[in-house]
Amino acid sequence: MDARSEGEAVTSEASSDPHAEAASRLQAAGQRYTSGRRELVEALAGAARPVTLPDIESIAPGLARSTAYRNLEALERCGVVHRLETGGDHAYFELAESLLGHHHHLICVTCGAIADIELDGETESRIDDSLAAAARESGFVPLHHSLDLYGRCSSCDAAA
Amino acid sequence: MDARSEGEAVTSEASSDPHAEAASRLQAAGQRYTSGRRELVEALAGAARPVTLPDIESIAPGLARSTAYRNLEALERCGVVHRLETGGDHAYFELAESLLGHHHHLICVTCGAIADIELDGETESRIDDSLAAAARESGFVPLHHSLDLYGRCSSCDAAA
DNA sequence: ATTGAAAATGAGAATGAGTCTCACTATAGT
DNA sequence: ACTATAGTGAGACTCATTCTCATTTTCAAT
Ligand SMILES: [Mn+2]
Ligand SMILES: [Mn+2]
Ligand SMILES: [Zn+2]
Ligand SMILES: [Zn+2]
Repeated sequence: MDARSEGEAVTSEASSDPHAEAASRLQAAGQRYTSGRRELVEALAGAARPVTLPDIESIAPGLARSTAYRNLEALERCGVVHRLETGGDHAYFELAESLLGHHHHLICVTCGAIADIELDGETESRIDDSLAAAARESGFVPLHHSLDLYGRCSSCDAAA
Repeated sequence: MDARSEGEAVTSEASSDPHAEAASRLQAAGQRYTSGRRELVEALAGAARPVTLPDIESIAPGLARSTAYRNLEALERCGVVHRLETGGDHAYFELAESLLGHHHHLICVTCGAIADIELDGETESRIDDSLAAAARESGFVPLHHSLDLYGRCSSCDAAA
C-alpha cells in the first residue's frame, strides 16, 4: 500500500528518503553526513513517535552522548530534526515536518507518552487563518504553529 | 471600561478576583494563602504576558527562589497557575485559564517573547472536534489543548 | 597516493534551571 | 498559651544539556 494510495489526501510533503534529504541539507550548510548522523536519522525514522535521547541510545547504542546532542542540534539547524519541549525531564526529537509532514501530538499528562496525529485540511487552514489574523494585529510574522492535545493515554486511563 | 462591556463576546470565564480564587482553591487543598503566594499571584496578574522566574524576582524582589518555585508548583497543582515550557532557558508562568480565560500564544523564535492571543469560538470548537476525533481513534482521553504560533515579533522582524 | 584544511568525535568538565533538605518560623484551631 | 500542621529560606544537590579540547575523520586538492 503506497502512501499515495487513491482517495487519500496527500497532506504530507514527506520526501521519499530522509537520508537523501539530510545529506543534501547538511551539504548545503558545509557539513558532512557522517555515519553517526546517519544512525540518528535512522533511529528517528524507525521510531513511530518522538523519542528522547535515552530512547535513541537504546535504539542505537555506542553513540557518544555529547556527539548525539551536538548532531541533533546540527540536524535541527538544517531542518531535518525537530525538538519538542514537553516539560518532562528530557526533550523529544522527531524528524522535521518537511520529512514527516505537518502533524500534531497527543501528550499523556500521566506518563508523558507522545503520539502523532493529523488533522483534516479544513481545520488546518482555519487554524492558520485565525492565527494569521491574530498575528497581524501586533505585527507578528507567522512562521509555523504547534498544536498539542493533552490528556490520558488509553493505558494510563485504564489504570484509574 | 468593564471587561464585560457591551458587544464584547464573553469568551473568558475569568473570575473577578484571582486572589479570592487562589485562596479558596488552596484552602480546598488544605493549604494557606500566605503573603508570599499572594505576591506571586499579584505579579502574574499584573503582568500582561507570561513571565519567567527572573521576571518575577524583578517584579517582586525578596522572595526566596526555592520558595517561589515551590509555591508556583503548589499554585499549579491547584489550577491557579499554568506553566509554559518553550525550550528557552526558563519556564514561563501565567495565571491558569480558569482565571485568564482560554487563549493561545505568539512566541518569537528570535527573542523568546510571548504574547497572548484569542481565537474566535468557531475555530476553537472546530479544533476541539478535530482533536477529539483523532483522540478517539486511539482511546486517548482529551483534557485540554495548547496552540502556539511561532514567528518573529515586530521588533525582531524590524531588525532583519 | 599524500597532504592539509576543515569538520567531527569522545571523554569528561562545566553549566544552570529547578528541586530537595532541614532547621526554623508562622498560622490556625482549641 | 499550646500544639499540630504548613510554610519559609539558605544552600546543597541533581541531572539534562552544553562546552572544551585533544585526537581522529573526511574530502578536496595536489
Ligand atoms: Mn496544524
Ligand atoms: Mn484553543
Ligand atoms: Zn500515559
Ligand atoms: Zn522577538
